[in-house]
Amino acid sequence: MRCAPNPNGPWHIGHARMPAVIGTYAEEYDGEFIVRFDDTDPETKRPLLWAYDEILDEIDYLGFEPAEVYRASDRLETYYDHARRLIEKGGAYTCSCPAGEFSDLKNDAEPCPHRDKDPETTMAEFESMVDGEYESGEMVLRVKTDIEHKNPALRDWVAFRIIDTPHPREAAEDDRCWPMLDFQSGVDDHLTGVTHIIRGIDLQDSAKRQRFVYDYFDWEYPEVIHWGHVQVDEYDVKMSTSTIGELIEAGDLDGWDDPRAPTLPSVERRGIRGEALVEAMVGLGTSTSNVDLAMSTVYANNRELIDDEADRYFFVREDHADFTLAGEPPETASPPVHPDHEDRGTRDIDPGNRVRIEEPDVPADGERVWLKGFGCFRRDGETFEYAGDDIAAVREEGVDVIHWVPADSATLTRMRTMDGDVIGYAEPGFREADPDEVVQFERVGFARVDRQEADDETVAYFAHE
RNA sequence: GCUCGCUUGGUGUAGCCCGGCCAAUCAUAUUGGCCUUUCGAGCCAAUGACAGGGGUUCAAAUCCCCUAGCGAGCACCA
Repeated sequence: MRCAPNPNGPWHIGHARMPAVIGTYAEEYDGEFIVRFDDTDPETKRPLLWAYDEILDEIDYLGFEPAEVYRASDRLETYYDHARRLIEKGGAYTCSCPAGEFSDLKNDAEPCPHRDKDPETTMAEFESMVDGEYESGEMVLRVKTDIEHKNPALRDWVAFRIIDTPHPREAAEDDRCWPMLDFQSGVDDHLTGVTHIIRGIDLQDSAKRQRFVYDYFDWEYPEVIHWGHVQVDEYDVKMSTSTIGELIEAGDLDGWDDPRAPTLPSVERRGIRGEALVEAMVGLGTSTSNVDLAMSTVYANNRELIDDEADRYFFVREDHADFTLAGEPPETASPPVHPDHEDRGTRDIDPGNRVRIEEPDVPADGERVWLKGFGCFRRDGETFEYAGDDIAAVREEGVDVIHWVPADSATLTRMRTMDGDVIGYAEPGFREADPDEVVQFERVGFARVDRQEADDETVAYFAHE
């Protein structure tokens, strides 16, 4: 099976579906995962040089290793050869009709005057196309199908056209005669041994078109299924490479991996495992109707993958209140690193003499609250009076357990989320957390440590609750 | 307009090809309970769907027809 991306930008979440499904199926049925860059339009779908490797990185992030990687722009000679063979069989003709005129004829099921050209003339004109002797739009090579076919989309479609804009890849920058997707992809699928094709409903007619070529060559067409579009909920930004690119250009997004962008680099940066995405994508199946991917499904998958290893930390978000400690609380608090793994020990926090908690957690005056891993406190105005360490207060008397940080030694932390940045304070030990580590801020959610800034700020990317 | 296709709970999915075992599977979600020094994890329970209408049949989510809604193609884009 193959994944045939156009390398015109990094991938959005929807792009993960193809590698996820064919990768999973290839593993399951001992098949092969091929990547083929269908980069045959240097103009309107202009490839970006850096996107080739970017896409391969994203496939790697998803957990797959392609058996082969092809670039259509390396294979022009192959396409030309097949075009020549097709011409010899009388299956194609060069046509110099202006596009609009041909379209009118086609819609009336009328052949154009070039259709009955002899193969020799076509061959000569095609060689001129390859040699760059025509300008863009002057000449195309059409596959001779059935000009009266009831579906106008299938009538004598274009196989090769001239594009004056040089291809961005150096290896192909001198080429001007480019195959259309249906020709290139059809030839490649057969030549590279693809047995099963999955593609979008927008390419519903491709198989029907390509079958004409397959019939000329007496090839057997692969199994093909079409699936609908995927939409992803929870994002404000439209899942489209060009839209995201424009927002980045306009400065509304920081880059392709901005947490607000529905892209693969973004979810990766948030600490979401490729595997979580793959499972969710495979779960969508391959139906022809459009589907909505609920991010909650991805999050549920991810939570299962990371919960066990994510160390716990306290993180107090921006609306906060400070309380001076009174009474005689313990000198250090020792909440566990992970509640389900005692062997990982505790993190020892020196509370100092003031603690900071989130505004919604502030108890009414005179009421108690349990600072997790520390002890029970009764609020008296602006102070917290130590009220012992008898857990019965929580278990039997309904005192709330909340997270907190020492007000004086907490470390400034910026948490980047899908809804914008959240500034807050993490417990001091978070300053030592290693970039790329996935942690859980207790009662807040999971996040990936992104970097430790020199100005004492730690940056984390929020994953999900 | 012409051509092709789709429609199972909030979301996704199984079942549809080969009608009965489907008062419809599983996951996610939501809600409630238990447990827990997290609103995480775990456990339990509840909620909730065959687009509508005809027909065939002893029997239809499954077959046929119609209607509605949605989508795609009709490019010298992929």
